[in-house]
Amino acid sequence: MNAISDEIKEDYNFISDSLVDIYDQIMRIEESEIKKSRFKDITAKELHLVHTIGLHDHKTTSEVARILRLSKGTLTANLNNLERKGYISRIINQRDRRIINLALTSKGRLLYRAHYAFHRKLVEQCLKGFDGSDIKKMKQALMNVEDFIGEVSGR
Amino acid sequence: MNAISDEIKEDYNFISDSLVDIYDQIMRIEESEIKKSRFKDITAKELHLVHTIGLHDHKTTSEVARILRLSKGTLTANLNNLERKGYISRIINQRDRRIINLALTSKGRLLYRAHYAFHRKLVEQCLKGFDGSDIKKMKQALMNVEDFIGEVSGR
DNA sequence: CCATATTAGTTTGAATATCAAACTATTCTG
DNA sequence: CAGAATAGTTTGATATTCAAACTAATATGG
Repeated sequence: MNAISDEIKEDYNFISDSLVDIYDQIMRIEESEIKKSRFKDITAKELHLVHTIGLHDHKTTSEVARILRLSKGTLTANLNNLERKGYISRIINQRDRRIINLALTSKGRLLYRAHYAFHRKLVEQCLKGFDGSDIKKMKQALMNVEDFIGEVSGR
Repeated sequence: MNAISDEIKEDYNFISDSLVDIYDQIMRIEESEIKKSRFKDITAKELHLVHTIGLHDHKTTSEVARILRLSKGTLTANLNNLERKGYISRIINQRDRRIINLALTSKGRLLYRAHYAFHRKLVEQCLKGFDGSDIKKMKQALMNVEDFIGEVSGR
């Protein structure tokens, strides 16, 4: 156990401990930022759902439920709220009228873009002063995590 | 708008999009991994609480509630469950008998260590092939995020 | 000292979120 | 075309959360 490996070990612990709490804090900040804007009636969970529908435009209810790992019943309840508040719309698929495709309304798209901009600001702050090769490393780290997730969850 | 800044922009978008979903997946995996072990009666939220109590040994109920941003009532309910399942114990502070200090039981410590090991495995996988200076960069990125969180939430 | 204020944690009651299973409407299939 | 399969909703039960009322213990200051 030499000095270098001890230092790396310590770095690993620092990174591990940091990661645990950061996400919770980000969720909380996202919600509180959004509540300062014109979108005061949106919770962090609803924001997450709006983000997912914006990212995966016109997907079906079942597909979105699978992506978010929510039961269909739970998603129906959430969609009712977001539809009532004017952020999403249900579009009956005319080829197969059992299917409902989900889309953002223009209000929903405004929220989506505001949220996306916040995320971008966070990433920019995070990578402040990093050069191209540093950024490549960050991408690599994220891809490694995705691989790990894929392996553990059996793909 | 030259080629390099376009590429960086794309990298930023990649990183931003990746981050959104990774945490949810990690939470889910943590819960499913823990359910494969001897700790089948633990949810992701309870795991988070055990982690916090393990990290901040013998803190008071109010302090833990503040750390996790839970109301005291909610924390009481969660503590009841974890105490019943044998993961934590409430220790009445003899200097001030209003105060309850929270600690892990030996079963709780086993769970804490298993969970911590999983996190370490994740970080190791994430930083696979990285050298000392790369790891420093990762630490810097995390500290930048923490700064950003601090600024936005007004410290 | 003691009456009052303060503090730590619990209980309570209401609101919300979630799930699985039953159900409805529609489409597919043999 | 009858029955199976599929997409989404409804329903009933359970769990989570919060704020406010409450209990017990300690601090304060007259």
